Amino acid sequence: MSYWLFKSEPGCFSFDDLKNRPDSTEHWDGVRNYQARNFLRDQVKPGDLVLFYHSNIPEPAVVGLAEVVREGYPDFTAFDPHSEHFDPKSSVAAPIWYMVDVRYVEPMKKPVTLERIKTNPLLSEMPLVKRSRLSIQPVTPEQWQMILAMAGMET
DNA sequence: GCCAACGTTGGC
DNA sequence: GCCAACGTTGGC
Repeated sequence: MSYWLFKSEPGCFSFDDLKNRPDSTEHWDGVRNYQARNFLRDQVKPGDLVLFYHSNIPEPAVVGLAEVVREGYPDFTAFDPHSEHFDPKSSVAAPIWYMVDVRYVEPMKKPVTLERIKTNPLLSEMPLVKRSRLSIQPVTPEQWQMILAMAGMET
């Protein structure tokens, strides 16, 4: 079982949006970066746990927990000319982009802001801190425990 | 809204 | 295959 951090702009898709989906489950589609794609296609598995991170807002933060419920499969929004994520180079026969399905678990008792993450020496190796724009990131068990502790959620 | 980081594209 | 131009992300 692995840990991940998934980024989303809340104006586009928020943690509450996930909660309000049927079965609180949603496709994590629209990822168009090869490194993130590789994680989704090859490493993200059902049962894995996810830190849901809100980006591109005044106070970016980890706001909740989600669980992976379906492993990587072709992102069908890439096949749809009407989708804003349409990619003519991807096809059903040779898909380029992948998505997983995730389910709402619970909100953080206390959101863990980027500011707090950046000032914690034990989290300095997180891709988030190294200013990577990667939207799907691995999280180590140690980092996971620290983030949950900072959220007031002892494991 | 600005801009640095960085990934992608395309001419050569 | 190099690298400049360009586009996107995302913190501030």
